[in-house]
Amino acid sequence: MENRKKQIVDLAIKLIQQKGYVAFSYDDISKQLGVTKASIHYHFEKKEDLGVAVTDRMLLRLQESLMSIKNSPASAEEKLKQFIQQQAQRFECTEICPISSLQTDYESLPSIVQEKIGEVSRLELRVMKELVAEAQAENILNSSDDAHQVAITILSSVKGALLYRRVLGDDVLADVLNQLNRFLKKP
Amino acid sequence: MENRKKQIVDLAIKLIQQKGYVAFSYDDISKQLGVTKASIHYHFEKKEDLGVAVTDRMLLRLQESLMSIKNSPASAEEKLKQFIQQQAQRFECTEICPISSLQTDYESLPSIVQEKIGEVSRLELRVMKELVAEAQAENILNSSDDAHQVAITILSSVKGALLYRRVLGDDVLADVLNQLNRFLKKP
DNA sequence: CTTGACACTTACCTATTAGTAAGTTACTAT
DNA sequence: ATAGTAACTTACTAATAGGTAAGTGTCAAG
Repeated sequence: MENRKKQIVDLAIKLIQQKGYVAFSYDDISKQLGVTKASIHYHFEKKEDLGVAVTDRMLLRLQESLMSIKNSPASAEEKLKQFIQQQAQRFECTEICPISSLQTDYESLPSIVQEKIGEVSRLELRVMKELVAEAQAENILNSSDDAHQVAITILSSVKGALLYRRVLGDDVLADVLNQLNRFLKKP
Repeated sequence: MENRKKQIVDLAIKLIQQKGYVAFSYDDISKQLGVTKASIHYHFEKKEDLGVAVTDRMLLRLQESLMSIKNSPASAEEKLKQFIQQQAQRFECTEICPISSLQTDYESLPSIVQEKIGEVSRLELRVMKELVAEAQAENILNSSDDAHQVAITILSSVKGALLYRRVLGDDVLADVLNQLNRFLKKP
């Protein structure tokens, strides 16, 4: 059952979004799946192995949404909006971005997972940068801005907004997305 | 020795910035201070108590920097810059904002600490909002923007930048601060 | 000189954590 | 029928976590 492995990884990602890498345990996973802890260890011998599987899955997800957006016939503006929404709006109010969660726990991560989350972050930034550059080419965004700087600012503000939302409530994300739009629209 | 209590709280904040609330332990603190674990428990019986002391200290720090900025003779623009730099630039590259760290660990926090970190976040936002409003009044920032939305966007992007900096390196923060400046300057 | 408080240490307890070894069940290919 | 493999369970270990009780040294006030 290759399905079980996917089940475990998906649940691990959800738990990481809720509690972080350090705080989630094999016990959490086994109880929610209705099996024993040892059975999780059968699929992922060490927590580190599960960590690598988690980051690999995050890489895959990113590549998938990159593909689906590249093949989309929408305008550059729509693509950008779509990607941001895809990253942010699929999470519940108590959840944050799994990338942010692993960045926060960075110092406690096994070094292999540290490297992997670096990869994920760089890919995410590269995708965002491409979308920004495309929007600039279509004259939707100001071309005098540096695409790299705009990209990392968009990512930072959305991820930060998810953190504040957890504590200050649901409007935070809407407010930040709204203001970001205003910033980007200005000539 | 009331000094020892302050020592413990300050170290706890540093550890929270590095590893988060869940991952830091009484053992970490006692070893770094060269005393036993039980001695830390003497000053703060439960981890929850230390957590409350930590958030209280964060509130105090915020209020202090609020005072020092309010009494500053600088322009609204300078004040805003000063406050942002004060929040971000005093941290080392491996550290993130302690508020962000506690927001990330929110679900694992004792409920009293949850409430406290809500207080801290709201105060932080209020301060930022005041600074933005002041800058708008002095026509440094666009008055057609909503002060609240601008404030939460600034905070979110700076906090998010600190997360990415940890993984992507030192430029990230500079890039985001730079781009934020460009966004805010536009007419 | 003694009392009492403060700031500890020693020595423990319990719960939880990641992780392992050995056995069990069920399905599958020969 | 049997051998083998995949997916488990039972039962354990060692380390670490938060937390506690009882005792120790030091110092200052009476």
